[in-house]
Amino acid sequence: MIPDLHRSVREGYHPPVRDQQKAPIGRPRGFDADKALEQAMRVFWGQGYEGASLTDLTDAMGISRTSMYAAFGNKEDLFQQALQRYTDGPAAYVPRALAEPTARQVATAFLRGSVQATTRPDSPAGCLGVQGSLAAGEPGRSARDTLAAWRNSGIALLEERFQRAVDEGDLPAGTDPGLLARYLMTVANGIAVQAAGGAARADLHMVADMALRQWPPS
Amino acid sequence: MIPDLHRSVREGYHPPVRDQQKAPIGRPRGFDADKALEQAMRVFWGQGYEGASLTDLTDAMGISRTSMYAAFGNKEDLFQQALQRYTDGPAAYVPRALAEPTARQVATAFLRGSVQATTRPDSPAGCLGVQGSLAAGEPGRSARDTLAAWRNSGIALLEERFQRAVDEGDLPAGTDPGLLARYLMTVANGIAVQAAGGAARADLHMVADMALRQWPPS
DNA sequence: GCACTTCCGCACCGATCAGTACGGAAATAA
DNA sequence: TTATTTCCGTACTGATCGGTGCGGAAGTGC
Repeated sequence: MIPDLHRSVREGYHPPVRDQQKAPIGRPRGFDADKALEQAMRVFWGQGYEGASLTDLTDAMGISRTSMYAAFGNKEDLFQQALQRYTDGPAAYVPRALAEPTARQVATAFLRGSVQATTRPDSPAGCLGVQGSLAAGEPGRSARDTLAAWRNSGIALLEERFQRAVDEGDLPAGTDPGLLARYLMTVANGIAVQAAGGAARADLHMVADMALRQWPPS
Repeated sequence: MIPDLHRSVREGYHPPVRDQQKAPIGRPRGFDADKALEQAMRVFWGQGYEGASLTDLTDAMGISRTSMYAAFGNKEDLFQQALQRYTDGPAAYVPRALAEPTARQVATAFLRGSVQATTRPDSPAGCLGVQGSLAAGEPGRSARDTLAAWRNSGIALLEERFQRAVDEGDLPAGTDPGLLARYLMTVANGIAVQAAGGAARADLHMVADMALRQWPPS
């Protein structure tokens, strides 16, 4: 099954409840799992699921293979957790955009956020949700399907938001919220591909502005 | 060096000159290199450069590893040739779109063509030029860079075409042909991502129409 | 027929893949 | 201290990676 990675967007973020006693038993973990996961996320982001070897990952995480398996499961589990971290971190512009007051502002914040997130000079270019695994051989199918579901989940969030805008009269009656949502996600995905190819942030901002120019009137 | 894969678009297509004598010397090749390359292209298209193993490729091509190396060089060379075939085949809608009489028709044909090409039921979903290699580990860097250059070359072709449209008065003076070109390629790339994730052809056509709705007036 | 050239299936190469067995070290609770 | 529990570095597994050496078979021009 594919976990619901955008759950936190709908229900609010609740960090996992730690055990009451600070030291459970035995030797405590010798590394910061959060920092390690952050590094793993960046490797998957820059090299994709299939292009990231366990050696690449554990080297970046600063831990041994054994520690990685003990802490995160296996490569596939690690990828899922890295994607969750990506959702709550670099992709947090999505829930922020959804919280904007009008549909037009939602769309603008969504596309501007996607340009910013895919062209940060201190992070890999592009979007983990796109380039993490778009086409893959047999061993990468699961990651590919997870990302497709992740993108569809983003479309669903946008659609719900635009449906609300229609209901509130913020968007003209008869507007198709699903089409608006898919349109925005398509442009954002294209921006991610362009960013992965090295397109400049300023150029992509102009593209995003152009994509918003025909937004339905408020 | 990255070969100029869109050369044939500018100079017209000239098939390579075969030797005059039909049978050069020795035993002739026992398979159809064109058919084999077609199959290799489809494997790269569906699984990406890194996701396509030599075994996957040669199985689909119906030849042995040795024959593949003798006929095409190595995996990287095979990928380049597969991309060239993709350019001349499934991506031939690009030069066809460029030949349309007006800029608006060029844009329409380009996006419609990209939807058709990425959602053909008898071919892998998506675009080889996008999902062939977006993010990759060290061994796939060359393929990734080749595809980025391929996409940029497409943008350049569109830009030249729109510059001509501006010069001819088909587009308003002051229009930025580079921005129009990058905008269209961005939308097409997004369509490719959506198609790779299983989006329906009809939905993507609506997205393409929406992206064209704010095209500058003729 | 001959001599020659090329094709291509089989078996193999070292390197790397994801994943694991093991055991000493370290930190806890008693 | 002692017993217990967990951590994690080393070394290894079988499988697969891209790429090759070899040699018999098959087709060519003469």
